[in-house]
Amino acid sequence: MADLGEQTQASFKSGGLSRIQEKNRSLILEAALGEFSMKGFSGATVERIAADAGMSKSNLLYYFSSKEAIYSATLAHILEVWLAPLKTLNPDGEPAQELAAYIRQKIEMSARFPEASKLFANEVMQGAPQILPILQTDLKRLVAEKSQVIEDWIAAGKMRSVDPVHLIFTIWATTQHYADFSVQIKALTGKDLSDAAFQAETEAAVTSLILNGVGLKLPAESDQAV
Amino acid sequence: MADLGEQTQASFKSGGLSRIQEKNRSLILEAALGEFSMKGFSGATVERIAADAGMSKSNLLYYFSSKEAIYSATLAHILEVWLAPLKTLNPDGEPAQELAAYIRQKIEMSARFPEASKLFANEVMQGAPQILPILQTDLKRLVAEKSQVIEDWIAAGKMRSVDPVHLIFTIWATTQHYADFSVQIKALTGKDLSDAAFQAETEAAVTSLILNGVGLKLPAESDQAV
DNA sequence: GAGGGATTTGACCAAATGGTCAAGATGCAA
DNA sequence: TTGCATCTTGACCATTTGGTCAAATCCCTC
Repeated sequence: MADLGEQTQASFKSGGLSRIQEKNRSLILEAALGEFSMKGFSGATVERIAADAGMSKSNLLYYFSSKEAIYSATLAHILEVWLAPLKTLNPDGEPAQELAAYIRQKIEMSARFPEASKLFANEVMQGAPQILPILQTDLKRLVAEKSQVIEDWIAAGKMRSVDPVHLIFTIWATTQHYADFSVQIKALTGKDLSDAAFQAETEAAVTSLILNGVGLKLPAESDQAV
Repeated sequence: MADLGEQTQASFKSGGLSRIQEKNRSLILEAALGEFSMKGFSGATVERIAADAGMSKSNLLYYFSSKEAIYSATLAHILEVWLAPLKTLNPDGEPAQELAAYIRQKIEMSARFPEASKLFANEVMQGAPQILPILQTDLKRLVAEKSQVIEDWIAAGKMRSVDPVHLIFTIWATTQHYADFSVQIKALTGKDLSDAAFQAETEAAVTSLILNGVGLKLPAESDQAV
């Protein structure tokens, strides 16, 4: 029993979402990202998120039981995407290539998803009330793993001896800075990462600075096309 | 008329503040910095700021006419301190010395005034509603001036050719990261800048990375004592 | 096209919060 | 001590806002 007909039209027992649910949850999360990243958790209002998503506040609360639930879902939604690039650091690759690729990806993320960067920054600055457990477990494990990769490169004489954790922090800081402080950057330079030329210039500057910083030569342009 | 007796005991016409005013405004600004940096503008409440300052909400509003007025005053109060280190970059000094000193000062600021860093970051991330004009004028002028200093060093063959503005951004990003993301850093390393040893380690790592990044040798330890 | 669950919404509520105000307490000059 | 300006506060108000609920509408299955 309870094997057919139980998912009559929409709400499946486990994870399955109706067409309408799929669409609305997606609209909500998108609107929520915009609001939360712009105003912070407290500054955002459920009403405005609902309006941005094109529905009533009541209806939004039909999909997410509370403001905090929307916030958590938004955060969870971006988190894996946000931390993904680090996972691609390949122990078997050449340090210069790998680090350059990582920096490129992080700047690409800052350019394409600046709201995600701001939301993440906001969350951490407020003490990471939602994601602290993830930072302490998953992210810590990932950083430890990739630090070891860098240590191995150093031990193999492939790059200068630097503290891998501080190197990772430096890459995070510099790349995310261009998203989080985009207003300041625009005030000072007249441009930001939404300008393709500025993005390229930024990538070149940051990559050059960091690779030289760890005693590596920049990989030739053509290498990337191979 | 209106020339004597008008500043009977406390409120002087221009800037002069009574002993009580001096103390209370200072208490308020300190409490406000803590609240605003922790919760952001919207998340902070006047009531809690007042409580932290040891007075009633009504009394706080006797000193500052609105929540926004407190916020503006707090921001103005930290801004000059926050941007001061860059002004010390000396055109006549040696690049390695000067940049190392600048990085050291910025990390020292992050260690001593993490709330100020977070408040500033928060303000800028929300679009710099209060300080955008300052960024566009004063800060822009300062950055242009110091960029020229760096350009001159490059032209004199004293350091590798790098984009001065991106170099400044990189220094800001890395140093402030340790204050703004202290919770994440603590989650990953178990320490943060409040630990003197970690501060020293951070300063060494960042300085080494950036100076190498721009083709400079680290200044010898002893040089700083001269 | 009828039945019933899924979806949507407006009306409403309670709590939080920024700000006002009048009255009282305090401190300083004479 | 007295008079007056400064300082302090509790009571109060209006608005915002997160969340509830019952009623109405929509959409799918049979």
